[in-house]
Amino acid sequence: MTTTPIEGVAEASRPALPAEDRHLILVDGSGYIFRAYHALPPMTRPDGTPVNAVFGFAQMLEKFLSQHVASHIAVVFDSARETFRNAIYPAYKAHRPEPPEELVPQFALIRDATDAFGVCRVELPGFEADDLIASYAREFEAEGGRVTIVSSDKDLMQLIRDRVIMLDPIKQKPIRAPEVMEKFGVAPEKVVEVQALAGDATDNVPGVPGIGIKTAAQLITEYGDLETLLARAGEIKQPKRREVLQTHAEAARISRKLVQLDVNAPLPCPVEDMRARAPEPARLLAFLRENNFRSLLARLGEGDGGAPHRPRPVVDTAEASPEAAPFGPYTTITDRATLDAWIVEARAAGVVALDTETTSLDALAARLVGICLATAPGRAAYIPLGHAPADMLTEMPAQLPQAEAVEALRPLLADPGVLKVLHNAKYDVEVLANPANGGLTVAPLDDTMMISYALEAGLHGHGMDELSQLHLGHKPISFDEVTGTGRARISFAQVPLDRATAYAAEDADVTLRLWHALRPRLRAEKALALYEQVERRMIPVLAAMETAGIKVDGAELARIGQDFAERLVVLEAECHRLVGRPFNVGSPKQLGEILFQEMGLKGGKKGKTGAYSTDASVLEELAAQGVELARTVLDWRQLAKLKSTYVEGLAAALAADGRVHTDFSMAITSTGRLSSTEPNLQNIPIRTEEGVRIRRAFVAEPGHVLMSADYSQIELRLLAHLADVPTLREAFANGEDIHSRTAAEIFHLEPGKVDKEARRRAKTINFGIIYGMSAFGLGARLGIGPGEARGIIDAYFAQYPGIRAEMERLKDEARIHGHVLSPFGRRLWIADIKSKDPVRRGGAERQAINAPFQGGAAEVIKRAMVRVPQALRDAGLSARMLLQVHDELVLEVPEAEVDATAATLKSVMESVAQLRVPLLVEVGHGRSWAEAH
DNA sequence: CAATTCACG
DNA sequence: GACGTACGTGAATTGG
Repeated sequence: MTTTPIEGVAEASRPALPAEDRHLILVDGSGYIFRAYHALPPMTRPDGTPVNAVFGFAQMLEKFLSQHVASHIAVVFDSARETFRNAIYPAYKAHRPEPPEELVPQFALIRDATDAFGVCRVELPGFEADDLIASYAREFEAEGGRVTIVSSDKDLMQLIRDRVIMLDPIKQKPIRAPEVMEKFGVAPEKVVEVQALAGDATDNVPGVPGIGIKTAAQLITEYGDLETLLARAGEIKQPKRREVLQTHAEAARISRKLVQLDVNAPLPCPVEDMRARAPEPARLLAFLRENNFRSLLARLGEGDGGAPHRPRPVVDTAEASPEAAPFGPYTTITDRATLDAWIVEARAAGVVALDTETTSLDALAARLVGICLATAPGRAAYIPLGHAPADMLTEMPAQLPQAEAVEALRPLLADPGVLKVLHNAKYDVEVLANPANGGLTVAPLDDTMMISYALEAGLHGHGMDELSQLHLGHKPISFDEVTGTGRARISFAQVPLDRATAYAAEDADVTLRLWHALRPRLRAEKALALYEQVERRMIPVLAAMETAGIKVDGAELARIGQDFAERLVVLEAECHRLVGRPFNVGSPKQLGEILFQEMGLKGGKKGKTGAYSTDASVLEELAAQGVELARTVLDWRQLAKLKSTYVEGLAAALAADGRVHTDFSMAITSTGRLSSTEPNLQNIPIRTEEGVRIRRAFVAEPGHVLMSADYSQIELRLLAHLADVPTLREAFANGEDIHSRTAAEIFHLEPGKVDKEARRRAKTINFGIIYGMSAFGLGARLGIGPGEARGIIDAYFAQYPGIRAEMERLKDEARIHGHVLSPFGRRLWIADIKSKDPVRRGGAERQAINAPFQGGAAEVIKRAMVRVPQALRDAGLSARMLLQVHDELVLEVPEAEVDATAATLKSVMESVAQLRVPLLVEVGHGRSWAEAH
């Protein structure tokens, strides 16, 4: 980009753009209209006017404008049925039906919509939209600009050239010469020759009978064009083909005239009237209100104020050929004037990729070292802010004072009209929000990591390097390359500015390119609502939770550790005494050899490595047989695990504020769940008395309590909902014990006669179902043979045929599509479902069965999480959400607000989804997390 | 660095 | 008839 439009300068007086920055987008309006009309159910305004096509058109136009930037844009419409083509060939498009009655009154409103969005509208009686598009495209191209035609009409493919491309509005896929070659078998310049021969039934273009695209392409490739072919038709060897060409030569010539677009149509409005401009807000809002388009009103600024955004279409130097822009060289910004120029440029672009460089991967500990901006593919700059000399011999690198740069950037990062694009935005949001780093707010934002995750969870990872290689075919410079590894690793602050710029600016550049590649797919692949309403809104919610952290009583932890250490010494000595010599109790290898070789116990090998398995199920079995060593090792292992992972791990993770701050990973799991690391606060013990002691060390601040709200049986409720099982629905509706109900039904017991064992078996099978278990697996869990387990499973499916059908349906869905859908429409990709290896395939089938339940539950709690903070604020409550553990939320609540907070939580959490069964949330509270349950 | 084990939902 | 054998995570430890 060589010229930067200047903020505040009136449109008409803007300086002319250099030719290479001129980019015209021509939208085929008729295509949009018919698609909108047929895609949407009937809608009417309060006055009865049908508006479904108007709404669809406005929605598509808004979406398109928010995703694409160009210097010029126009929507082109057809304005008459009769054109010059009917004079040549009266049957042309003659059998096209009249537009539906409900659509006719909508044409005028659609024109209004175009005007309201501030987009130039082009139409001319007697000319089809295609001819106007052709004429404008040629004109603009001749002046040196680039053109993108938004249409899926194959008749327009003849226009494609180096600087003229098409964009499929549904798939958001660029169509260039290779795609034309694929469709017509010839280059764009020869498309009309092929169409002349092959004809087109939908438009009544006759062509030559018996010749289709394949044959036509072959003939044109050989003879060059239609006239040459007709002149030399006598040379054709196949008698039938020769004859048909000679007989229908005139039909072919007429066909060519029909398909050839007119590039000399009059241009009803000057190209400069097509300059992209922001809509007049008053006019746009008036239009949307008049037609009662509430969802668009909400999105465009009258709604929740969440992240409504519409970048101003201006200039994108590389849109027509994004892969052409090189990755660097990039700019290093070390003076105020350059920084200001980039900020103006980012404002003008309306979309800017952003990346921070810091001293640490731990967002809350990280200090800012630099910030990068990318305003267009290939155009990015690095602002060093916290670099230090690498050693005493190096000079301090020249850089802007951090405070000054931060203040210059603050308005841009908060500008509601500039979309900030980040990769893993939660990290940067936390770093920038840290008062030590300037306390910056970033909004509105998009996150390419979460866009990728919303589209392709389970298919691959979502790190920037991996996505760059996958979607851009480019391997970015790695962090390790820049900082070194191991002991030689240096802080990013010590990296010389040229190397830092090459690395950091590239990341911002890659982020922006990924956004261009992925963002349009959200809508096309029906993941937009998931992303905008759930995943994106989770970013600030989780950032706040991580920043809050949870208080842990370090002194109590130390006491537990002391106790465990003493008991471990005793247990270890006991193990050694039982064996008769010292050994490493923590070594499964040594233990296996002692148990199965020295002591000669039966237990066999397991696993590929040939090692003996000594896991808890094996040791429990031995302990039940009276092997004292097995019991002692089990006790030792439990304490050793708790001591090292939790007592010591948590103590090491305690921050200066006396709290532990986890890092929630948003894009790791294949099902849509979160995960938690450094430390993992989603697997804090609870199942044993020793574990509960650990959980007691998680406490509230004085004057507060910890509150836990968890979804009861959420996955089984989803099962009852998805498989639509009448009796299970009834049981949930009545608040019955679901496992007892299942036991009564599959074992044919009177409701009052369900004993503990029957209930236990029913509970095991209920969970097993959700995991796609086998008879073998159930038998192992229940301690019965596979035969007996088979019988129970058969009884289960006999009682609930809908569940068996649902399991089969899920496997089929995975096999056919490679993914299954969660109850809320998330695509969950299942790798290996087509594997030849029956073991892998079996595993994939179980994933396909489990994923919708686990994923559905994850979706339910995420929906609650994005609503809870606002609901608390609305209720005047000051509780903070601290943790999420898959079906549980943990909050820190002022003692005086306990009852009101519990009520608000329960109400929000139970109402986020309307299933065929009610959702039930159980809320508890206490001084510690243990007591909150 | 892979394998094993075990903490949670 | 054999194949293995319940879904999803993260951390610590051993031992090559």
